[in-house]
Amino acid sequence: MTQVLNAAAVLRWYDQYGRKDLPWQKNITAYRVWVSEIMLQQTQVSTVIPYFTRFMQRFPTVKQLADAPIDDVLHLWTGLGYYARARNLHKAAKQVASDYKGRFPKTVEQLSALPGIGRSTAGAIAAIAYGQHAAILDGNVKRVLARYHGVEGWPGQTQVANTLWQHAEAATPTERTGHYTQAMMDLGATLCTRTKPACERCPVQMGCVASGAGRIADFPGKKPKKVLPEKSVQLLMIRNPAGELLLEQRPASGIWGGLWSLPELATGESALHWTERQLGPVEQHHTIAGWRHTFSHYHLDIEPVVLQLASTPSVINEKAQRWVAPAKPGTLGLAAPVKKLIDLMANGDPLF
DNA sequence: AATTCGGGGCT
DNA sequence: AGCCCAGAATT
Repeated sequence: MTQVLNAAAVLRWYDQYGRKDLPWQKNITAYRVWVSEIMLQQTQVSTVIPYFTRFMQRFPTVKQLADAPIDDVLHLWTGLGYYARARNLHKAAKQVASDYKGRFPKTVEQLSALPGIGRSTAGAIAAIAYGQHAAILDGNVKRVLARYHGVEGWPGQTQVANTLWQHAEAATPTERTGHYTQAMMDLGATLCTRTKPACERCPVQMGCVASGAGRIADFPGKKPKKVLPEKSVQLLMIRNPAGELLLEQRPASGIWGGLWSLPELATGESALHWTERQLGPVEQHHTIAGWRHTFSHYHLDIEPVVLQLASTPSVINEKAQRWVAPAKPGTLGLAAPVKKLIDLMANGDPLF
């Protein structure tokens, strides 16, 4: 480590140009910092803001979050993705309520022990909420440090990440650590951007290896690209005579974990035969135009099928299934494509 | 050490 | 269409 990034210069830049009015930067508490950091994992600021605002209105304190049904939490998470974050958030809130009397733990070690809080998020909470000397390494800091120090390689590789962590810890000041932490994230988000960074406005351009070498675009190293597998599925929109739609709760682990979804059927199987076998006679059915939904690790071709039952089945598994009115599905967590289909149906879309 | 978790914004 | 984002948990 030949040179250490100048934290004082970063702080001066932050004082003059940094954002200080984001929702979670006001009325700073460990709870608010925590919720914001979880929502901001792999998610951009502009996407998070409305979710954070709604979440804080519904769950102003960690205790109210701990006491809420998980479906309420997932409902407010609908569309945000990575739903394990919401389940871990709820689980951690219960632990804080029971193990710490509703007061957030103070050490990085205790924070890291809570579900959903890793090394970087624990550092962010400790630094921003408590002013402790703790480092973070999120996507922004990775990009700034990889460029500044000319760290080759993709940060997803353990060895590259370890090098970046060393730089992060070496650069973190003991004074104003919270401001420094927010400053580095802001620097990466607004100035040291992935494409077309504004190096001429950067407070640490002088020492930046990538800038000096004219190799900004080479850092951080890119993730090796893989061809995403393609999968396909039928989503069954099964209506009873009352116009209600059958939803099923997905298992807690795996894709869309814990969310309510439409019954699924493998492509190629007969939706009509399957539904009549499970639920009774179908009056009419038709397929509607589907689309491709892409996850981080595969493509999913969605084929919606609408089926109208002649009568409401006498029994369903009420723990894992329920009938909902499309116009008011209630406080449930729904995957984005499922919410889209339900909304279309509720709005009387001509496809139905 | 690599894979699994979403969805949207930007180019 | 491709890339990646205020990462952590699991395998």
